[in-house]
Amino acid sequence: MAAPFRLRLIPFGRSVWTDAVRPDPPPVSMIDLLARLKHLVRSGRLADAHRLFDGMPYRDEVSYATLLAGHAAAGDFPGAMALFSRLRASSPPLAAADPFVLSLVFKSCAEAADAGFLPHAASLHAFSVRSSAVSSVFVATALADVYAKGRCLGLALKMFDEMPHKNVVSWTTLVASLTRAGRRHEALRRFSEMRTSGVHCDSYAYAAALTACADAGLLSRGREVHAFCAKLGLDTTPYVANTLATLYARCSDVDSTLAAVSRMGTRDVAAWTTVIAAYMQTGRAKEAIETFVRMLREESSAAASPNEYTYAAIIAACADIAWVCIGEQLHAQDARKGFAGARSVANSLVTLYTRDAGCLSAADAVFRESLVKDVVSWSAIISGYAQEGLDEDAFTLFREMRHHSSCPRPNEFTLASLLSVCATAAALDAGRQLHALAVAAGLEHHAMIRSALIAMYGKSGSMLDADMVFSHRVKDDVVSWTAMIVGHAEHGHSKKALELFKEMCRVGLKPDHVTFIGVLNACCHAGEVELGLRYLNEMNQSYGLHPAKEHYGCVVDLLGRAGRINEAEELIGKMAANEKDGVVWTSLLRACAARGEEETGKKAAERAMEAEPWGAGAHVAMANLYANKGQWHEAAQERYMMKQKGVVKGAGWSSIAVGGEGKRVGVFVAGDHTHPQDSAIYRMLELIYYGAGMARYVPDQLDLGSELDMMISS
DNA sequence: CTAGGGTTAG
Repeated sequence: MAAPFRLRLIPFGRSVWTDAVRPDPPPVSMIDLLARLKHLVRSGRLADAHRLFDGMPYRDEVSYATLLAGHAAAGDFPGAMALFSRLRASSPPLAAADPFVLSLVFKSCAEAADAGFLPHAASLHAFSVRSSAVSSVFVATALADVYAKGRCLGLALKMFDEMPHKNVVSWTTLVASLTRAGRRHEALRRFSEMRTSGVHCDSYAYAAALTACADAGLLSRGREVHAFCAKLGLDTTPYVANTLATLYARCSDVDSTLAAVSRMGTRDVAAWTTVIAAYMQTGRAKEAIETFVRMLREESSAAASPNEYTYAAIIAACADIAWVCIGEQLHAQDARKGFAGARSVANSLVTLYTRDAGCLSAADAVFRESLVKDVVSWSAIISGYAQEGLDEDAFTLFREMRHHSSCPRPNEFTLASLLSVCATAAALDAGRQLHALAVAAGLEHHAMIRSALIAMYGKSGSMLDADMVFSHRVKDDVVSWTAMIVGHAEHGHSKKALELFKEMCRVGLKPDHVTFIGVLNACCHAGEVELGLRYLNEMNQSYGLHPAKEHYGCVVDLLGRAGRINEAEELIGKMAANEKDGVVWTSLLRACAARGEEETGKKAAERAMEAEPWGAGAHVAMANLYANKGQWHEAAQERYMMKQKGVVKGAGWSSIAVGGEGKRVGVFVAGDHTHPQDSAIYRMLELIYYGAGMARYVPDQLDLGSELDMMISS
């Protein structure tokens, strides 16, 4: 490409020879050169473009801008800055404050999405002010976008405020920036302002407004915007159609999603992916996978082959129904197609492998091998360790995340996972620190965080704190209500739990499966047999929820404790065969043991052992039953059978954190004498019992016994 | 020759 100009530099003698063999090509005009440069930039051949650029007889602002567009598209801010410096140093001098040039340099920075470049952008901002280039709406908009994408929304908003004349693009940038920052309602207010200011909206503007609606789940507002763009015929443009589809998908309206997609000529990749996602969001993983298969079948005719987003979605579908083996095949396909390195695919693979406890190391491997990690990557792997109860690993990863060079900000998913770790470990101090982090991140009132905080405080024994969080509730969050009910139930505040349940129903909230676990648990603690039976019935009749084994288990326990053993046995009979697990039979057995019901007890023990041949609970309970009746021989027989089968009675471990800063966690079992200071510890324990006795908190011996039993059998 | 938009993962 650069050849014509090089030829003239060749020494005269050879030039004659060259001319004789190959005549000098006709002189190429600057206009042609620019067209060639533009073509190279458009086709992404940046190195070739640079060669042509260097060979040009002279370079003006237009040629610089053309080449800069290539760096902007590639998100190459350093390259753009290098070119900009060259322009400033050029002789004869060129206008560095050219609005075309500056807006492209800013765009390259916005595309780069690297917060480290922000100071350079700020100094270019100063240059733009000094040279009055900011008065260009192009420069100002590009710069505002840099600030917004660089997490400096305040600065971006200031830029928008100071823009004397906003056009569609600047308005749209404003709306999109607010949406990205999670301020969707403000974004929509600005969208209305744009419309009343008389600016003509285009498809970009509608897409931005629809995204705000989709993110905020504002279905009716979205329908309004839909009507506006349908009137202008813009709902057939691919971007708008896909944004509409996303809106309806987020609102779980699959029919409208399909309708929106059908408005565009042919489904593109994004449309297929949105449809798959819509099925996913409505819990129809099978249909999502069917859609993917259909997409593959139509791939050749429709020219919409799955991309990394599609694979991310479909692997997520496999994760959702724990189809790890199919997901593994998709993993292999991705590796072949070169998608496996894509962050979105890596993230959904991590999620897939965390679905199966045995695959946690695979999840870890995918996580470690992914080059670019974001909040989602970290949250996914943290949640994997959290689900397995590996609290140490989860927190180690969190620490690593916070010290990582990309310093991703923890969001609601990260903090909710860690809070669930604190809940299971009853780690109140760590939970409080996470609470502080949530406040600092402005996530305090997020539904996911609020319910996680309530559960954490509840499980850590601080219902007062749980109540504090709950009092800031939004009225339609079933999960938070449920966490409160479960919390009170677990603390034995049965009355409070049942009152909350009634209030929840009164304000029109629909309880779910988990809510009823809390409710039945509360009935169980309070010995409210009739109420428990009524709620179990109501769950089915009034709320259309099929009781699961957890619910039956609760009521079986309730009936058993009340000595209504026949009814408990009858209730078990109503359960589906595959639901009758060791837990429910053990509940019945425990009731029989307490009442000396040998016959039913034997039956229950047999069933429990069938369900859990590895379990020790049934043997222990039977041994206790015989021992209580003084049938020492039979009791010994049970112990002997246990030994023969090789079942090991799992010890109930307890843990306690000792000391303040850098404290250590100690673990122990009942009757433990392994600690070097055990005699001192037991003496202290006696003092505590004595003190508790003075305060009339002597634990009921019988109750303590059954608690221990439960601990052993669990 | 310039600025803005849709699909995914926890």
